[in-house]
Amino acid sequence: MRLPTYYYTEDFSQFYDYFKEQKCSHKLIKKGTILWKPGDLIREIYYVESGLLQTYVMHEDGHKKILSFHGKGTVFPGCHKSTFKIEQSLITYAVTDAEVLSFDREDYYRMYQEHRELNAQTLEWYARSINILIYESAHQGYNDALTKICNFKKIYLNHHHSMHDSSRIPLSQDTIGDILGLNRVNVSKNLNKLKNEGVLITHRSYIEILDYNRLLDYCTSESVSDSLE
Amino acid sequence: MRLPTYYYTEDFSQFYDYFKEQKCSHKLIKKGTILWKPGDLIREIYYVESGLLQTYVMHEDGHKKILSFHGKGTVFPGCHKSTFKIEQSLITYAVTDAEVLSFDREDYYRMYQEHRELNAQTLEWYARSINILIYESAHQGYNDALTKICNFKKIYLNHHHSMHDSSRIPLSQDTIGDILGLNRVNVSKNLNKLKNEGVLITHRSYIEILDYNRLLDYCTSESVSDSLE
DNA sequence: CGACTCATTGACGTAGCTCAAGGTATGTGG
DNA sequence: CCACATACCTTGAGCTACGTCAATGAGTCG
Repeated sequence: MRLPTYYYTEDFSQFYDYFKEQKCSHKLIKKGTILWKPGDLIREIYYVESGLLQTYVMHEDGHKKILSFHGKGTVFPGCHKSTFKIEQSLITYAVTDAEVLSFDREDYYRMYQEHRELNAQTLEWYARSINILIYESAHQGYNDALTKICNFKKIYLNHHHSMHDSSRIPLSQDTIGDILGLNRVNVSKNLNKLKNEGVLITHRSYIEILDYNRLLDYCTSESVSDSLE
Repeated sequence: MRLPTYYYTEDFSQFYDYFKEQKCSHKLIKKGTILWKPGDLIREIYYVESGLLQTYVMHEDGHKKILSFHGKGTVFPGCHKSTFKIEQSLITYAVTDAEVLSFDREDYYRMYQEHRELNAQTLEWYARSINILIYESAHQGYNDALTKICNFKKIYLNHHHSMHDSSRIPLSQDTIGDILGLNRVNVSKNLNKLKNEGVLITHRSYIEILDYNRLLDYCTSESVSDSLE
C-alpha cells in the first residue's frame, strides 16, 4: 500500500537503456532555468538523468503552490493529448543543474503506444499523481496547520529514509508553506510548538527530526502506512 | 482547451458495443447503494449504462469531500495496478438507480492493453482527473468562499449547458459544501449575497441562475475558457 | 397532518492571515 | 578576514473569514 509523495524518482529508470536508443537529444539545464511557463507550447518530453525539477502554479493573487519534485529516472510532463486550462498555468524550473533526454512529443507518444511496459508504467505514474492530489484535496485540506506540517514531514521522511540522512528535511519554511498552502509565518509558529515539545530542531533551510515517534502522534492515519501489505 | 469538471459522462460510450461483446455481467444498482467502501477489495470495474454514481472520501474528523460524479458512458473506478492508501478511503454510491456492465479487473486490464483506442482514452481520463484535482489544490484552495461557489457554478453550467435546463443547478447547498470543502451555513450566506445582487435565486435543492454574465464577474480566470482553441 | 430534509439568520469563537520589527545564518567582494 | 547584503527565521499585535452552535422557517413526502 503506497503513501502519497511529492517526490518522483526512478519511476522510469528501467527504460533508460531503451530511451537512449530512441530518437532523442541530450540537454544540460542550468540551476534556476524555467523549463516551461504559462503560455509555452509543450513540444518536448524529458527524461531526467540527473538533477531536480520542481513544478508549481502561481495563483493570480500571488500565492505559489508547489505540486511536485522530479528527480533522476522520471519522465515529465506527460503524454496525454487533451489540453487543459490549468495545465497551461504550470511552471517547471530546475532546482539544481540537471541533465535530461529530450523527446519530441509525437515520438514519445509512439513509444508509449508501442512499448507495453512503458505504457503500463505511465498509467501507474498518472495514478500516483491522482493519489497525492486526492490526499491534498480530500484529506490535508481539512487538517489544521500543525497536522498538515507533521503529515508532510512524515511522508517526506517515509520516502527519503533510505537515501539521505534520514532525519533531515532540507527545505526552507517558505518552501514548506508553498507546498502545504500555508503562510511562512504560520509554518514557523507551528514548528516552534514542535521544537518546544522536543520533536525537532529548526535550522536555516532545513529541519532536523529528533523524535520520530512523537512526530507520528501528530499525524493522521491517512499518512501512516498500516500493517496491510 | 478544457475546463475542469466534477461530472464524467460519455467518456467511454464509443466502446459500448465493444464492451458488450466481452466477458461481462449486467447489474442493476438501487439508488442509495454503496458500491465500494473503505476496506472493500475492488475486484470489478464498471461501465455505467444509466444512472449516476458519486465518489467521496470521509475524513476521520467527519468532513465529507465529494470528488466526482459518474454518469452514463463512463468507466469506474480505474485499472491501474498499484494500491494507494487514500484510494482505500474512497466511497462510491448510487445517487440514482443505475445499470452497469461489470468486468473482472483482470479481464478489463487485458482489454485495456489490447485495445489501442481504449488504452488512449483511459490515459485521457486519468489526465482529466489530475486536471480537476490540480484545479482544486492549486487554485480553488486559495479562493474565498464566494469565489469558490461562483467558479463552481460556472464550470457546472459550462458542462451541462447542452443537456438540461441551462440555468438550473440541481444540488442542495449541503452537497455544494461537500464538493467545495465549505460549511453548509457559509454556502447559504454567500448564496444570499448573490441573491441580493440578482445573480440567482435559491430554491429547495436547486439554484436558478438569473444573470450569467454577472456570475462571471465573480469568477477567476482559471474557470473561464478564453479564446484560444 | 406530521416528519422529514433543506435553507436562513444571528451570535460568537478562533485559526490562520497580514503587517511589522528584529534576529541570525550564509555568501560575496573588497 | 571583515563588512555588508541577502536569505531565512522568530515573535507579537491585530484583523477577518469561516466554522460552530442554535433557533426558526419553508418545501416535500407518505
